[in-house]
Amino acid sequence: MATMFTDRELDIINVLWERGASTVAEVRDGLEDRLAYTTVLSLLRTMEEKGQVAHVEEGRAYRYHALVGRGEARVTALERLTRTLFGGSSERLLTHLVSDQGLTEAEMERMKRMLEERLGGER
Amino acid sequence: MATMFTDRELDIINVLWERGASTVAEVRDGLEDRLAYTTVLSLLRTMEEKGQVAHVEEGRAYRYHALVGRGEARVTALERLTRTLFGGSSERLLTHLVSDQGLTEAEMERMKRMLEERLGGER
DNA sequence: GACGATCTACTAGTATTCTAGTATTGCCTC
DNA sequence: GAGGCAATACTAGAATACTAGTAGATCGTC
Repeated sequence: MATMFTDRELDIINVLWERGASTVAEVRDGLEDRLAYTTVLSLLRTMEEKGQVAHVEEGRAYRYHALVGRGEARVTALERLTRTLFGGSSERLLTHLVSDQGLTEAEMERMKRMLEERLGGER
Repeated sequence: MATMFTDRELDIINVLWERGASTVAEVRDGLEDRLAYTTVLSLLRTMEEKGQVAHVEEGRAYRYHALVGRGEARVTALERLTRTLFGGSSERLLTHLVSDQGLTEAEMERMKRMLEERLGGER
């Protein structure tokens, strides 16, 4: 169970997370890039093979839904990124995020408060 | 200029970042997985085509060095992750990191201080 | 019941990734 | 200078990603 997505797969699963269970046509509508109907269908089928999505029949159409949760995917991707580019250090990743990613002051303020809460709560 | 790496390319560029400019044999030694010499050479050659690395002749061997910096790659990867899985919100990524990624209290403490410094410094 | 629209199934082709083998070149040593 | 070692150049093949076309089924409408 890898929970790893290719670029296109990410596009698609994002639509499913965003809009909930969707037919092929609905997924297609939700995508930014203009792909052929059959292309989207093919993608969903291979994703189903991988166990990332599943479908339920609905009339003559299929309604696809995500089997992998957004949170799960986030954790996997973050772990991977941390391991491959930040030497396994979440802290280093965080430092980068704060210093190089142009957070606003308000965002940093909120984050600081979040950390304070978390630190306070575990005492 | 994509600065995007495949899994194996990441393995290799990490060796170059870690050990500095290296010959094929040295890169091979630095890799965890046991790949054939020619495999590593092939990878370096395609990476050179992509402009990710370059080489300098050294006797009869080539010494390869990274053309893409670690910091640059980190920024690219972080931006990408933020965009694709966190709806473009660095803050949300950060929240995830703090709440789900098992940071120690000491790490959170350091982060909080970092934020405080940054907030203080910009006033 | 014929027509058109819509849906899935199957097939297919290009590009990329990943791996490694064979061929060739060049250097060192005896 | 012959032999061997070490390096690169070239070739190759399987797997996957990405895209989309054609075929066939089904449903609603006139």
